[in-house]
Amino acid sequence: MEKRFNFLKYEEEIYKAWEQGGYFNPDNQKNCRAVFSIVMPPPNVTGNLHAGHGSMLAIEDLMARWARMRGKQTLYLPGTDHAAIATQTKVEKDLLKRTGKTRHDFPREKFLKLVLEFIDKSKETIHKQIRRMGTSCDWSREAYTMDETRTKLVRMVFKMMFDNGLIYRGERTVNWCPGCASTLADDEVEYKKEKARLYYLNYPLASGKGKITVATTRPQTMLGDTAVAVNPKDKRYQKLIGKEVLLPLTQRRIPVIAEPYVDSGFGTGALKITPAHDMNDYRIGIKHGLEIRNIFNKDGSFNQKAGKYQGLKGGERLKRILVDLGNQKVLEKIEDYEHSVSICYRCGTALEPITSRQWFISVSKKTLRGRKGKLVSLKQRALEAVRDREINIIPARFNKTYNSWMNNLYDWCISRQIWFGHRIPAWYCKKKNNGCGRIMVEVDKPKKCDKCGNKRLVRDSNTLDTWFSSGTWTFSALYQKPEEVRLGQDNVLVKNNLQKKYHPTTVLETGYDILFFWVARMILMTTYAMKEVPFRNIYLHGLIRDKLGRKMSKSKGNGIDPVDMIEKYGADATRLGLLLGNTPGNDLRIYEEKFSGFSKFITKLWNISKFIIENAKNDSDSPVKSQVLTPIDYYILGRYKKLSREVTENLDNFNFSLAGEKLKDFTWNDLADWYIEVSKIEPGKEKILKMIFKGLLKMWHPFIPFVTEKIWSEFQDKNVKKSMLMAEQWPGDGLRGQRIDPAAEKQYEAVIDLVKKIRKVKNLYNISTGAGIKVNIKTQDKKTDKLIESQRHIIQKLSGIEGWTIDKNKKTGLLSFAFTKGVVEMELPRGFDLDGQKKLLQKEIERLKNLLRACEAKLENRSFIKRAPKEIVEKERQKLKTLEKKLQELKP
RNA sequence: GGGCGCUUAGCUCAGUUGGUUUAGAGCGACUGGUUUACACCCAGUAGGCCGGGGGUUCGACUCCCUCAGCGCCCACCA
Repeated sequence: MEKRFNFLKYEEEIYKAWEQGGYFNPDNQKNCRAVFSIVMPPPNVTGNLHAGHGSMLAIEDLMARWARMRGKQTLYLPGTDHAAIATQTKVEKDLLKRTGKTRHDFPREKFLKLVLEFIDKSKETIHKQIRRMGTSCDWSREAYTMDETRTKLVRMVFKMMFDNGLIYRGERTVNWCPGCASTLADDEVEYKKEKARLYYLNYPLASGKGKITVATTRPQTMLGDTAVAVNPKDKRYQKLIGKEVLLPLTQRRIPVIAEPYVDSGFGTGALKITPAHDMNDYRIGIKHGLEIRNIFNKDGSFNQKAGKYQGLKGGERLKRILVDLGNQKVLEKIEDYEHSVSICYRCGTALEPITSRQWFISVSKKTLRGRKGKLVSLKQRALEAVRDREINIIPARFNKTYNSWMNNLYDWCISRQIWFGHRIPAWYCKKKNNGCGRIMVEVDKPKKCDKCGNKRLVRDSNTLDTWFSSGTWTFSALYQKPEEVRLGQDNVLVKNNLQKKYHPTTVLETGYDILFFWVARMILMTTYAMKEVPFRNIYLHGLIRDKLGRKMSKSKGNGIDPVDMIEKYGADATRLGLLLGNTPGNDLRIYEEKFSGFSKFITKLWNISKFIIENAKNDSDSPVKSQVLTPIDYYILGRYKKLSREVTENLDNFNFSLAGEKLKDFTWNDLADWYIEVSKIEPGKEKILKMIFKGLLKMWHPFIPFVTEKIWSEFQDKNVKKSMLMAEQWPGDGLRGQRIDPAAEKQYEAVIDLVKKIRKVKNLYNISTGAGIKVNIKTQDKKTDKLIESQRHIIQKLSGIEGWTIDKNKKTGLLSFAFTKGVVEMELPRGFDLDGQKKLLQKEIERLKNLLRACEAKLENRSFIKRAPKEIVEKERQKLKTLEKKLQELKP
């Protein structure tokens, strides 16, 4: 075997062997009793895998490999997302950089072709990166959110919802991003604190006497005002409610209305209402039946409703209006003010709420059968799913987050004005060509209007929010070809064989940051279209941060590229760096030292295997026989049994990190540092070593598939046909029904402790191994004497002493110290520092005394004796005895 | 304003339902070591009133309350 695991040489080769061997395809798994399925959250086709993807893939692949080894037929389905806005923005940016042109310099179809070219290239990169992580997904079933099958499905679901009245078209005030030139959903809006000015404007009463002063940060919107609102409880304004004011600059009459939403304590307590250009004003406007007066064009400039200001935009417009307002003595005062501005979560541009005609999904219209048979809305059904634990969220605290978001959900605006994406499958019968204006929603383009027969049909130019299609992902990804996408009875999509077996999926693994964007949407869409939940479990991972806890970002340059780490330290070390210390729902800090640290462990594992293979070459895999077992064999077998139980339990409970920690601890400490060291002294351990190590390889495999697979192949008999580790069964405790006395394991701990204590003292006084030191040991019972005597060679060798006596009455030296089952007295080496020893002894005595005192206090406490369980009290009594004995013996 | 999380060794974190913990690991620091896998190693040392206070309990790092600091999400007062 090579000196170290040469991951650069083998990783690709091993991955190919898995893939070509068909191990990723569940159809090749025979005789399975259970099923496990996970659909990969599709990375955007836009670019490179980042550390977040890396951790996602590591966790998912761990689950998939583990499930397979436990005999579950496992589907891990990969895919990519067309990511409408993100992709289009990226292509537009590149285009501008390369040619100086914008998308509007091209016909729509030509531009889309450029997007597709970009995607083809980008997809390849992502495929490669996913493979390099060792991801064991079934490539034969890869899906893409915008391929033919998914396109048909998206249209089908759209039509279902439209026919049900869940999708409707409406004139609404929505968030408009001038940067993306598109609408955004409410939760795609972010807020940023910004310094601004608060302008106080006087609106004269129409009656001619008096005025109302309103405060605003955007005086330019005043031309769209259709009311002034005051709080009905505000005494200052009560008598003005129902009267009218004259809107300055235009002299339009607008009413003064009563609205409890208005905060009397803010500004002047009077709020100008601009329903067309403010989300809250819009709600108030609808409530009071106010005119929605849109004064902006799509590019942000004023339209004809702004009268003489038409066409103006930006700072110049603001200046003109302020000057005019000033001249008419409308502008009362200006204050500095800090408030939050709504910005686009993708491009950061300040949003302009505008009113326009958009498509929406109603989340509160009742069209679905709930769990109790009643008609419920999408929102109610989605709440039910989590409340009734059809879906289990890990960690559980996100239940609360999910509920509060779902409870506050408004109708979802799904139309976008960008070009790239699923185009809305709605056709209009063109009025200008003698049509009737009917809207038809169909999967395929209708030949003619189904009402008037007109053949001039025009398709809606809008595209769908990217979350609409990804909201169908768990089931849409399972369709294999367009023909399978069919509407069945009762408004449910017909399941294909794959879905019958694997849907709902076992677990959805994703970041908590897209709980709303994506996870919640999937629940809405799936409970509607499939009438079942999309998944049984949601495992939410945290965000990946840098060493200082900052988010990783390109602009900060603090990102760690997982592929870089793979190239430097190997995919296995990279996976460990992303898996260990990573707990559900909590952010993970990563930095290069972490990965280099784990690469050391990979080397350690490699070396252990080298040792075992060299020593156990000719040993068969026959079962371990109890009659030849020595005390340390019992010890290691007991520990191994416990380990296999704990690892399985922890993996079952999604505690991946803890399972890995335990494995690492056992591998390095119990196995390498103790058992292997002892095996060099006490021969005949080949069978056990091999048995345990093979089990360990299996348990390690889901964490670090490459190196374990390689080592596994080294164990294979060259003459026998090779089997792959990834297809092995998950190991049991390796004992084949044989009993291991737990007391034996416990007892052996005394031996380990004795060795450790002797080493410690020797180290402390700089006593070298060759010094020929002898000790006398005084123990508390004959059993221990016997055990220690039987381990003579091992103890001597490991602790580096020449020999010992076991004699209760012997008084040899001043250098005495305790171990768990007794006291050791060490011969004095020449030139020994007596004072130092006394101090050490004193320290030990103090420590034991403190423990003793605490122990005594506990036992003197009557309620403790009365109320604590018997075993605990008994344990405490034993502890006291041991401590007393030890103290006695230590006293000079 | 509403909600959630974090605070344990110099740093990064474990500690799963309160008692096998006499609080652990890795990194870093320090001491010593080439003993037929491994110097990407081995043996060992130092370092912590488990953020402060109160409570429940026989018993609290663990449960409850409260305060403080940090972070996140949602709402957004114009």
